[in-house]
Amino acid sequence: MDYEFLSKTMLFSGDSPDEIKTMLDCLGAAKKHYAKSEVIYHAGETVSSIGIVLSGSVQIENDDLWGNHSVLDSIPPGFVFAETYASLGDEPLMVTVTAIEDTEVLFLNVKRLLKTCPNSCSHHSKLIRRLFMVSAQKNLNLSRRIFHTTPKSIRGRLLSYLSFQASAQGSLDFTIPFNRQQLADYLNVERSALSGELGKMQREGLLKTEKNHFILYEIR
Amino acid sequence: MDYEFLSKTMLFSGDSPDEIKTMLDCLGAAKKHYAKSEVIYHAGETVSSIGIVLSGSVQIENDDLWGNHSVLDSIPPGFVFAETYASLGDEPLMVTVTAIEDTEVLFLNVKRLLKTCPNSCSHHSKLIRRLFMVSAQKNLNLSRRIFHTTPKSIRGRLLSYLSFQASAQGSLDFTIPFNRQQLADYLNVERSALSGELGKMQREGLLKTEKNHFILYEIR
DNA sequence: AAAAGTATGTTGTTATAACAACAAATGGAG
DNA sequence: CTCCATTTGTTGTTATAACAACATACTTTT
Repeated sequence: MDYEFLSKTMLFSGDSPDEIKTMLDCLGAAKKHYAKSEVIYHAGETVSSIGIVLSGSVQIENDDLWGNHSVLDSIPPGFVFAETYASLGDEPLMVTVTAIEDTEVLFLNVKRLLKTCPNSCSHHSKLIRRLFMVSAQKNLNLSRRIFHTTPKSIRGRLLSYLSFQASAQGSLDFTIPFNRQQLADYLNVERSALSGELGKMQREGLLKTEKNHFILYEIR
Repeated sequence: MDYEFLSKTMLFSGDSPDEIKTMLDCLGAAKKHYAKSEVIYHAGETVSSIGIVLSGSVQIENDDLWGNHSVLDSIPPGFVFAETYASLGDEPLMVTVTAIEDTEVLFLNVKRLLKTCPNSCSHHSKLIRRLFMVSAQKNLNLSRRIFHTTPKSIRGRLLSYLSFQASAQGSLDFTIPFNRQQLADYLNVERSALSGELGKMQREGLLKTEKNHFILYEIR
């Protein structure tokens, strides 16, 4: 088992192989392999295990009634998915989880962590605390996305997102973790319209951008 | 102190006055009163305490660069706010928290709950577990909102939201917790445009609505 | 019961983004 | 280096939602 790797993840950060082994046993850990494009969790089902991506990566997707396909999130190695649904237990998934390449996932049955377990091993509360921090962080990310998609115009969304990035990275000169298509998806607008607006803003001298690198000139 | 009331909240559900007293002491609980329209937390500041609304109620708001005012959430008595920011600790608030009427808030310093406290009282892990459930539930609510605002058309958003409500309430005949303005805000569209679309959908025989009561006739 | 306030629906106009289709640039792979 | 695939930018057209302004309920107050 990859104790080395796990000790560097959010959930087992800094723990010894022995500790991790104990916790994994306690959580009924099971490793599973998925081929590219294979579905890990289907929308509509209920789940009781969280997943940790060991290798490869995984996408959280939604296909709506009209066949539109949209990507809500992408989970790299070391990160956790489905923790909300697994913890609440009875909520059907609104999304589908798919391996976007050959992927190994470690499943942890989180149920017994959340029941008031009388003989709760000393690691229980540590794990819950970390799981909570993961949840809080995801919360913040969701709030931010709502925030940046609240303005009605593309320009408004761009300014909201870009000025946040500038502030978060402490400089008006920064790079973003998205290409144009991904940024458009994140801001919930059309890619070509986004390109157009960025071009216009450059002509107006508000900013300069090339690929995922931005320089802001004016913020009000 | 309102042990009676607190024992009915998510965070202290079913706990005895004695237990609650212990926990409140441990969390440095402090009650504070706010007048109508008074600001509780300002956007930009960092906070270390979560709030529980004891009476009255509180709104999570955002005022953007252009003076648009929008309400992101409304917290009734017994419910918790700012748990994400207080737990992460160093994140500046993106929102402002305001009392919308005369309101009493109980603040709990959540920091010591999250540090690996050596002599952690037996209640610690219970509290964290509940706080985690609160967080998971908020997560789900945020995800749902993103979900319902992802379709580009007003009709798409309405169908997404309404069919979810129908499914959640187990009937095509249901009521929603919003008036028109609030629904428009939630779906991030104009109120009058929303009204218009609802009218059109009724004429097309897709649904019937009066105030916050809906009957769906067709779902595909 | 009148008055004032709030919520909802209606219409026409205007702004804006989606869409489609293509051109140009970029980046790997052989 | 050339070829193919991907990404990005451009343009014109069309659909759609925002906006403004008003009419019609429906509530609440006095």
